[in-house]
Formats: sequence, structure tokens, C-alpha cells
Amino acid sequence: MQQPARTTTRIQRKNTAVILEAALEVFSAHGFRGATVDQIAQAAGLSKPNLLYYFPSKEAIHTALLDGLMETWLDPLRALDEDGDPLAEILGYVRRKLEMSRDYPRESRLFANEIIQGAPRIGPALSGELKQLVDEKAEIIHRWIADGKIAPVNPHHLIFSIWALTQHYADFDVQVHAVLGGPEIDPYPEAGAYLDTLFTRMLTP
Amino acid sequence: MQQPARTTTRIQRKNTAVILEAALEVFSAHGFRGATVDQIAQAAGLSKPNLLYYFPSKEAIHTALLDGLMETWLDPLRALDEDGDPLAEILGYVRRKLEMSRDYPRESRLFANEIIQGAPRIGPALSGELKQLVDEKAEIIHRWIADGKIAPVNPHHLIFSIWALTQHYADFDVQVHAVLGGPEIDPYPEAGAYLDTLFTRMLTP
DNA sequence: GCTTATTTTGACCAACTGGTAAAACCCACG
DNA sequence: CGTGGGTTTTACCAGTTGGTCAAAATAAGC
Repeated sequence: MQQPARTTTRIQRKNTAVILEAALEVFSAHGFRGATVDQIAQAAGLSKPNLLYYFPSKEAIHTALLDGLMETWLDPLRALDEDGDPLAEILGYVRRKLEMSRDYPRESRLFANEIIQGAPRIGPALSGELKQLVDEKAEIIHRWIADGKIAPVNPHHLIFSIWALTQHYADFDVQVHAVLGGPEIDPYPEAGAYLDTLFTRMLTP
Repeated sequence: MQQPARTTTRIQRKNTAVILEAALEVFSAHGFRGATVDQIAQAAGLSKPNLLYYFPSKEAIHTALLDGLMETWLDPLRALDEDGDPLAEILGYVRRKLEMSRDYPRESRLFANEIIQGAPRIGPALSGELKQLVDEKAEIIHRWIADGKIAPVNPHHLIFSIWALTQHYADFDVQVHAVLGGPEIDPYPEAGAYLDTLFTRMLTP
């Protein structure tokens, strides 16, 4: 039996939030193993033992981050509506995903780090929750194709390509800026236009 | 003045090769910080001090790997030929890049790890060598468009999209297999067909 | 077969890292 | 205003990690 969860105090709420924000910054920039508890504590403006008063371990912070993020991350795909106009729905999904890369690049890199290294901590969520959602939406796309509303493509790979293309701008940010010639350049307007064209041409029957 | 480099012995050649192979395995799976010298030594079948007899530091091994790889990695893009058939040239580039993801996933992940974490060790190569090559090839694509040989698109983002789409299958391998439903599935045949369709539809004038 | 240069090893170290314990501190509440 | 809970700090620890060093073992050249 567990002690009934005591009321979370004001300070607790503030500090857990500050810690998660700091952890996102550090984990996304250095990966799980590359990040140190000290770095996170310093970024949060706390001492290491104080930070460990709020989370039992480094791993727990990481898990809390990933769990909290998974929901948000899948929202754009969930919003894909079978009853909408097929092309507009897909272009809308692409736009939302690209906006997430622009507005939440750290979150994108956090996932990227985790998955590149074999998803040791969120493997189950991928083949469970994620797979189920993707299969469901792939089925919708499949029906659109069968109805002749968009040109035929492999639905799963269509989804992969949307992920790859949009997340690239967050995850490979440094490379994009290096090639385009400087950190002051904003690639997103062009990227948006490019992806719009790409998917329109590919999917118009 | 430096001692004139002594002849590299047979053992030296064999062991540096073994070490680099082992290092590729370990670095690509865990990132720079996540990899330990001991792991690499063990994978190479050497003791840690013995490994450090061939390379002065962990960092030196990593650098040697990245330097050696950069060349190979850019080869497919270098092969893009202005005088060939535009669409065939681009589709060929896509195919070669996809084959590299399939045949050299560890190399792809090594780069991905490095770039996601801000390219602390190869930043200069990105804005130097890489940028120059990309600018050059973008110019070629631009001329193809001006000549009406392919449909108009932003050449730089076209190249980004080829990178993103092909490397996705190596870097996010676990996710792809999780969603498709098992490690026994080979996504590459479908991926090849999908990308062929995608770029053909987008670029046909 | 002997000598020399190369290679390998075992013992070791200092810095770092995740995490702990207990005392000190602070703040709301009666 | 004091007391009991929540909070923070100081001091600390054991394990890991990158790296060194001198001695031992091996290979190469003559």
C-alpha cells in the first residue's frame, strides 16, 4: 500500500517544471549518456542533491520527459481527419509537423537521440502506441487512394517521408544552416513552400 | 622538425583497421560520449592500453573515423553529372544514397549523432567542403530547371530532402521496423519504389 | 641466435559521475 | 511565535572513465 499522494506544493510544481525544462535543454543537446546531472542541475539553478530530491535518478528525469512528450508529438498525426479533403489533410499534417520542428527543435532532437541509439527507453511505445496510430492512419490513406482521391503511394512510407522531411530541419539544423550559409538564415519559409509543392505534385491524382 | 614517419608495420596496419571497425560499431551505437574506450578495445579484441598505443586518445579515434568517412559519404553527390539526363541523374543519386543507408547504416548513424549534437567536431567541414559541393550541384540543378528539363523546385531543399528521406531509413531504423511490425521486414525494396515515384512525380516538368 | 625496435600487459591514477546521509534551513500554519 | 513539515546544503562515497608508465613479451633484422 502506498501513502496517499500528499498535496504537491507550489515549490514542488515550480521546481519540477524548471528541472524538466533544463533537462530538455541538456538531454537534447548531448544525449542521455552525454548529459550529466550536474549540468542539468546548474541549468535549473539548483544543486545536484536538490535536483535529486525531486527526481530519484537521472533516468527518471529522462523518462518523465519522454513520456510527457510522446503525447504532444503524436497530436498532429491524430488530427488527420478521414472526412476532410485528402490532399488538404496531408498538407496540413506536413505543415503542423514542420511547425513543430521550428517551434520545438529540442523535443525533436530528444527523440532523435533516443531512436538513433536504438530506442532503449521507449522501444515499447514505438511498437505499441505509435504503430497502432500509424496503422490506423495508413488505412485511411489507403482508402483515399482506393477512392481515387489521391495518387497511389505506399501509405506507411508516405508517413515516414513526412517525418523524415520535417524533422530533418530540427535534427540536422546545424547542417542546414552550414550549407545555406549562416545561422541568420531562416530555412522554414522556403522549406514550407518546398514541401507543399512536393506533396502536392506527388499526391495529385 | 618531425622524425620522418617510420614505415608502418604489418601489425600496425591490421590493428588500426580493427580498431576503426570496432570504433565505428561502438560510436555509431552509443554516440561519442556514450562510448567508452574499454568497449571499443574489447570489440577490437585488444586491451585498453594497447588500443591507446595506436591512437593517442578516444577523440583521435573518433576524428580519424569521421575524416575517413566524409569522403565516401559525399561520393554519391559528386557523381551527379551535369551532362546526364536530369531526372535519371537525380533518381540515380537517390538510389545510391538509399543503398548507402542500407549497406552502411553505422556510418550514417555516426554522422547523425555528430550533427544532432551540434557537429562539435566536424562543423568546419560542413560549412567548407560540404557547402561548396552542395552549392555547386545546386547550380547544376538550377540550370536544368532554367532549361525546362525538370519542374521548378528549390535546389538546396531538393538536396536536403534526398538526404532526409534516404538517411531516415538508416538513422531511424528501429522506428521504421517497429512501425512496420518486426525486424524481419526489409523496408528497402518498398522505400526504393516509393522514393522513385516521389521524385519522378515531383520533377517531371 | 642475438640484438634491437615494436608491441602488449598489469598496475596504477586523477578526474568525474550518479547518488546518499544527515544536518541545517525555511516557511506555512495553528 | 514556535513547531513540524517540506526544502536545501554540506560533506561524502563508490564506481567508472580516459589516460599513463615501466616492465615484460614478442617480432624483425642481421
